Amino acid sequence: MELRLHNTLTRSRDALRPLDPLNVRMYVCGPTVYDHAHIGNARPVIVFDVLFRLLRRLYGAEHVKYVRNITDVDDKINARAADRGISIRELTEETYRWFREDTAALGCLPPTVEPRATEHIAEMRTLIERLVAAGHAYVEQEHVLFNVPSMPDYGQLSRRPLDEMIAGARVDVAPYKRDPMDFVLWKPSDMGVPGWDSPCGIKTPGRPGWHIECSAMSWRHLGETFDIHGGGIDLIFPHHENEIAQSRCAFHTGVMAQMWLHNGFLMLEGEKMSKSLGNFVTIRELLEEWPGEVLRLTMLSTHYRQPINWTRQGLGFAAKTLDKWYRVIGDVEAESGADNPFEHEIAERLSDDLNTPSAISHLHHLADVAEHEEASSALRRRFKGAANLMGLLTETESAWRARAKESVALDEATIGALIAERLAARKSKDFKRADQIREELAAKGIVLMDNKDGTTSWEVAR
RNA sequence: GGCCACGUGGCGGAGUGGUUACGCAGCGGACUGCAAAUCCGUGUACGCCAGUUCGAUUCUGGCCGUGGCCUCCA
Repeated sequence: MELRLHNTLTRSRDALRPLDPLNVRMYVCGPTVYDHAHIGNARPVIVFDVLFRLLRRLYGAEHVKYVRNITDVDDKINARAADRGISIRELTEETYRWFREDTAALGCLPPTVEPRATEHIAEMRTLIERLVAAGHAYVEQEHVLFNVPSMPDYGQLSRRPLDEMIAGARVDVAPYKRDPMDFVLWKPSDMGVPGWDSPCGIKTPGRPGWHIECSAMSWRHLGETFDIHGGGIDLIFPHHENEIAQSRCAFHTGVMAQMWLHNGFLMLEGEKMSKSLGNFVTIRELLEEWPGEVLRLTMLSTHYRQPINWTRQGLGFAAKTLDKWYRVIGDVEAESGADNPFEHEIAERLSDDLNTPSAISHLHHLADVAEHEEASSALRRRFKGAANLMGLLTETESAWRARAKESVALDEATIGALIAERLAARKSKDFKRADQIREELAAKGIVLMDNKDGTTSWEVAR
């Protein structure tokens, strides 16, 4: 099976040819830890988790290395810590903990490595000194800057020719820049701001610029070149462009990563998500109302490169779908592995540039197939295994139902008593009272189901 | 201003040079005391205008519309 992915570098759907199939390497830009992650942050986390799972299936779990960094040095962090009157370390630790909990709830596997920027300052200094030595960077007023014109083919990823960018530049050019396009690799730290020993003989302590951390961490954990680099579409310029400049010029390589993947933006109820307009929602807030799996299925219902419109309606669709699928699988164990033909069929759809909507469509079909096979649980086990490849249907129906029932306002005993009363009413043909109880519970989001064997069970309405 | 995406049926959302995507909702039916769930059946589509073609929703050009990047941002 060939994995084809849309490569931003070539603007075409390219087959993945790992540099080393025994060590397939992927780097994804992770969060800056200063606040709760919002649902837009969840998109790359979920999308690249699906890719990670697919790569593990194609190349073997032990042959895939997935690195997602934690940025714990940044001016936003400094400002937030000061606002809250806590230390930077407290803020980043707390935020990182939240992030881990959120991503786990979304059903994402932990990456192979989650490196922190502050633990890679030495690598950053090494890179910076190499760039200066090679004539790609210079020291000015205690800053170290990357000299963009020193790299003739700068701009390949974003396809912005240099002269156009200079013409379009409308930012005030800092006096220490030789060229308007030059960007900061290292800058001095004032008192009260975290600082480390500076490179290049600069006496004042300093801190890294925005882009150098990813070059440093990908180098340390994946090498000078690797297979896949991912992130949000907004990172193409300048972040990824500058990462490429740093890494390629430091190592004298033709590429940094072979494949560059970018997920599209997220809108909220048709509006641009904007903190200043107040329309943004954190993962944590959504998790109070919906199981993480509902968020995950909702996110995967739209192809990763398309803009996604995040709506309550979409969440409702996903919840309803999962209700159905869990009913189909019951409490069976998943069948996973190369021998499961259903899983293979899903893998094929995912191999076509992570076509998750098509894969989900096929899961609907597989659910129908599995449901009709009353005699054997084998197909249900295969269906579950296929869904598991996307990180879906990872628990049992019992666990899923129990989770949904947690959110109900009434306690089990009260519901049970009302069900018993209704059964008695039905027995004595008092259908008026029976319907009254049904409506009473329905008003509280509870749906009653009269089973064939004479019992009555209940579920949470969607 | 420069660069780049996208525009599919009531809604969500894939895909394709000629053949049913799929899901939800709707409608009809079966089942049910009534329901829920399930099952069977069923309608609606490719922004606009040209061009290429035997044939375009799918390719090309133009137009209109929406959104993104160019400054921190997934």
